[in-house]
Amino acid sequence: MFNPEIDDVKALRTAADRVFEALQDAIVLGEIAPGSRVSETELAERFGTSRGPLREALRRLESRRLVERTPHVGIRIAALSQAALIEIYYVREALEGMAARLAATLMTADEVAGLKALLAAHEQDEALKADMAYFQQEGDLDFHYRIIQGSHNTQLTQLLIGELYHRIRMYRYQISAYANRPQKAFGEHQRIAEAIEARDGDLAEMLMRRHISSARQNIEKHQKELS
Amino acid sequence: MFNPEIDDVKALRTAADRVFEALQDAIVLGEIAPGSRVSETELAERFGTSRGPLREALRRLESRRLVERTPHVGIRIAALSQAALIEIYYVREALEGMAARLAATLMTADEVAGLKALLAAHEQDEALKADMAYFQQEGDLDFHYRIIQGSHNTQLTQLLIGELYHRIRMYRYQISAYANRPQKAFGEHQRIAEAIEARDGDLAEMLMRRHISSARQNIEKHQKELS
DNA sequence: TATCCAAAGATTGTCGACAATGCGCCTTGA
DNA sequence: TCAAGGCGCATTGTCGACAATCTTTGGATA
Repeated sequence: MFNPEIDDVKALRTAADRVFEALQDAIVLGEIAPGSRVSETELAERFGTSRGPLREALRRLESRRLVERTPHVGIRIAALSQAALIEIYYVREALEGMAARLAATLMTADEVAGLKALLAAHEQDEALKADMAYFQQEGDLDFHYRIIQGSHNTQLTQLLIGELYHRIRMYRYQISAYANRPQKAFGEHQRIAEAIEARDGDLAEMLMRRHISSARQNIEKHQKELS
Repeated sequence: MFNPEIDDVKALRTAADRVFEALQDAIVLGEIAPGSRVSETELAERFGTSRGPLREALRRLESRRLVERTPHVGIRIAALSQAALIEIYYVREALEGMAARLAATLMTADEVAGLKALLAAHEQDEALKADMAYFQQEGDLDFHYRIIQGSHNTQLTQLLIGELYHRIRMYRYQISAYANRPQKAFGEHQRIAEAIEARDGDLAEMLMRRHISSARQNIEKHQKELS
């Protein structure tokens, strides 16, 4: 699987960048309890650096809404609000719908071929029902990444991959717990790919929006059941 | 250090926050030439602080794409790429379209009344054709702000107002120079407001997307003419 | 004359120390 | 006993100095 931001080795040059990546991962992967308050010295010691680089990392995480900071008081890891997750899905619906529309027009033939190959691989592996949830989640991400990058819109790509997806990943336990509908999602992926191959931007956008919208509704349904 | 002259402004608590706002304004308002390289010590002296707070501000501006940083080399103010402006308009079209859709459902009666009152004020002032461009630009922003906030979606609002609009503002000279079509835009605003008042989310989204799309096409047309 | 190497200069990266602020506890008085 | 105010502690905010890295300039050589 490919992640342009984390896989970027050159980003590990300075201590501030390293601690930024490491702390972001720690938050996103749940190694630090959401909503918990943490001190700068504690974090600095944990990541083997001083408070200077750490504070720079915190500022960046703050503008990504992964930590909340109140002056002279301290920082706390962003809380996982159910409402925020739903809100993010509306944003995703809008942005990825646009990405699909643009991808239908702008994707190169190679990129379209790669997209189809990815789906073919998924279809084959679908026989392995074991570990389906994990596979589905990774495959799902990969599929969406490709379409986003197929939009050839740098602003759009950076907003989605560089920002929103990090926030979403914090909820991965919640989502994977109750949002599994692999066969349905796979079928939707295929139809989206077909629309892109046919260079039908209107259809591609509509299908992508429905795809994300029904995922959101599925999450909302389960949120209601649990509350 | 104690500086009573600066301390009288209590709105922003820490020096890092102050320099963040000040530097962002300086960039957005064009006081610093886009694409130019600047040194940290130079900026620190300019804003009357040390390099510590300045660097934190730079990190935040970096994640907003207002400055570009290369490790061990320095920072440069984001360049004004024509392609980037067009890309941002596609993102706006998607996000503000969604905002209009949500606003049609979620805006309170008070908010709808405020929106109509704003347009009524615009219509009256429209008689003052003098200074039309500036008025239009400010009024346009106000209108869009209200709808975005009417979406009652925090993630969406912060993405648009807290991030994208700052990038757009860098281009204000370009935009105001050739994107003036006040009467047409005003009519589109009115139709969008009517759709929201009628609680027609589909229509509101479609009209908003057309509104932003035609603004983008207008810009593209002028960009082509100038090149 | 062009090219490559090296040293100097300048800029960024990092650190530890000190100052300022907020929070909690304890004392004190009614 | 409870509330209000003050004191001390912990944490964050800021700064200046030092180390690491890059760029540039000068000279030597092919």
